[in-house]
Amino acid sequence: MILDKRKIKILSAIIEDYIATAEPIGSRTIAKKYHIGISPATIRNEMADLEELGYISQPHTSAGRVPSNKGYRFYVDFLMPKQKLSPEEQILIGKLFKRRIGELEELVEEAAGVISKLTSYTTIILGPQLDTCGIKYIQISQLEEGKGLLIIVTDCGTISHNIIEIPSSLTESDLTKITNLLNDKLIGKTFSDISNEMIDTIKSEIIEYDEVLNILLDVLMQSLDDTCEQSKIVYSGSSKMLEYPEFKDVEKVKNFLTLLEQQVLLSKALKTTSKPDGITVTIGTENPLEEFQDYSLVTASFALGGKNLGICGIIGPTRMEYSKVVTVLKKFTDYLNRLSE
Amino acid sequence: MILDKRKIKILSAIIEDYIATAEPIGSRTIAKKYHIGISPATIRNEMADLEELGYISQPHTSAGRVPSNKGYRFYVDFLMPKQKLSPEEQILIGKLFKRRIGELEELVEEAAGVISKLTSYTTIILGPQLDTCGIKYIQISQLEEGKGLLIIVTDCGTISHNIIEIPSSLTESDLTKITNLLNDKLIGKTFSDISNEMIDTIKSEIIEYDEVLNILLDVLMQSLDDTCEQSKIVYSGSSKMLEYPEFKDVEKVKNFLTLLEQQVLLSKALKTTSKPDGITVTIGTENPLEEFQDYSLVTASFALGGKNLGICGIIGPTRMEYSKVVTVLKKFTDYLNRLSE
DNA sequence: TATTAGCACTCTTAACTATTGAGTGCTAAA
DNA sequence: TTTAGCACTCAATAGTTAAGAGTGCTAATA
Repeated sequence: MILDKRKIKILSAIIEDYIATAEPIGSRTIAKKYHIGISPATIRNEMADLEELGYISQPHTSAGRVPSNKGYRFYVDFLMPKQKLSPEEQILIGKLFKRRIGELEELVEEAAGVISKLTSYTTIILGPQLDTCGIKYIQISQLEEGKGLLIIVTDCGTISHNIIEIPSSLTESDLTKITNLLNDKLIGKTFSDISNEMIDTIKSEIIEYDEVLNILLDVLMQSLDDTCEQSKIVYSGSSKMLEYPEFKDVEKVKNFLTLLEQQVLLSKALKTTSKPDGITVTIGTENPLEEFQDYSLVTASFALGGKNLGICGIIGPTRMEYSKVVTVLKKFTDYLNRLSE
Repeated sequence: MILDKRKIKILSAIIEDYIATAEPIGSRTIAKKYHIGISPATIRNEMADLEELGYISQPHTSAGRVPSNKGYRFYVDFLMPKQKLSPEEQILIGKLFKRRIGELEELVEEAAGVISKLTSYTTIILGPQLDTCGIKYIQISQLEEGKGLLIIVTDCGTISHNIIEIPSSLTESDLTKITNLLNDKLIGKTFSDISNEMIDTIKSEIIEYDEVLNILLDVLMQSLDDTCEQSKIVYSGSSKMLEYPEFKDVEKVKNFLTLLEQQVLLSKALKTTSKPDGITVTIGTENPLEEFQDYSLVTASFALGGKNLGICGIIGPTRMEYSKVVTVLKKFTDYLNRLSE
């Protein structure tokens, strides 16, 4: 059954009012506040229909109506009005990009702050999946006897440093040679490209060097593996959630904060709900991960020059200002995309 | 007036019971639970004295007594029993140090997790103040046209990387020369040692190079300044606080979380309350920073080979398990110190 | 036939009251 | 100096009531 115009108007009113006030909304209020030109009694009839169809529900008999997840979904898909950001808000986002293009990490951290500020929800940003990043620059330098520094810069803008053990018999020039060789062989490759065979090839090419190089290469491989696994999660505005009346209960707050502390889970949630480009909205029980079914999650994958740089997620109550959140995220990714032109 | 033995016994009982239960404790309970061999009536008299002296107070007329900040202070200074860590706990701390000595940052992050787990309070670790760190290694490499990578390794174990702009007229060998020159001049110096004059000296020594070098050096200086300011704050277990009954009120939780989000404030708190070596306990209003006066803060400065590596702080309600916290922190710094031998 | 006014009914919330019980301080006796 | 006894205070709990918001149904109306 398709909703007729009047039902849509009523549903829309219920959802927007509930998003704004967090209070169940009754027929009288709708009639008064949203001048649809029909009486509360008629609205009641329509609401009964909407409830039967699963778009809204009643917390208890004598309360007003509250949107269901299905209702929010309909709203997000069809009803949600486009919003405009205020000039100040635009500037705030713009500022993120108006500085020397440095490291991705800095941008991500600042971005999380700004987005959380603009939306008033908690923002989680998952850094790039390193295994899909190409290696742009690789270097080993000697720090001190037996200790070296391995630097890897990727085309995703990440820089990683690892301290590695270096057999002390190696000379500076050995290291330079290895560095050059690694650059030759590995630049342009992604982390996941780097297989054991590839390392074996490198090993065979430096057969002239002695056994210690093997050791070094093994250490390197290990280090690459380690690096690959750390895809950083940054979050900002964890206390934002407490502003909302649905979190007046400490138990709920605890659940939420505990959730935020589980990086693996967050990362999984962002990965499973996002899609490679564009913005997704996952409402309550739509989320396959049980832990998130009390929340809504809006994600945006952001990319630069086709490279996936990470995922930005905004988490809030299902009664979320979807319109606002989507607008902010869209603006943000737009800026990023424009950057790559 | 000095407290006599009996008063001390009673005060001790009140504090320990309150730390354990968070409930005001009455004369009857003390008599029953802590067998001091005197009747509740006598205890009441003593408690009236203790209250007059400011060591305890009553939430309301018909409630038991609760320790005051002065009471906690007395406890921490004179009464607190030494605790022993269980073998499991010892192992957990030990593990932190039983791996290849890598970067400080990793250690710090893991340490925060472990300490917060052992104490059940929120742990905040402030990384080393970079301006007091000596530069151990410095390097500029070309990443791509116009873009270079500045790496600085300090003797505190921190590694920082900054992307800097490099005048495109510079060749690889120019960079090598500069890197060598910088290493010559700057290694062993601390960040705060590096003055403008020093840079000028360097500049004069490379007068043979052209103007672009000046630009590069200026960029470098800027970058050094930037690096110097970021002393990282890591915290772990922010939801731990919610376990305590004093935080059953959402408003309190909000205050606490907001506090944790203010890095500058945290950093200030740790710096002002800690002392260069050893452990400090700052109870409630003893803290000069108003924002912290509802909490207690236990800090430990940790150092390696005389170098200050940072400050570890544990924040919790004034009703804190001081004994446990101090023991854990002591063990932790002990391990670090042993490491430097 | 669709809409609306009217009304009885439901259920939450807030306010008020009474009761309970923990704990105290004081007094007088041991 | 210590203790038993007792009146008193005050928070917390439970029970009761009243108010109010909102509904669904029925019957009247356009």
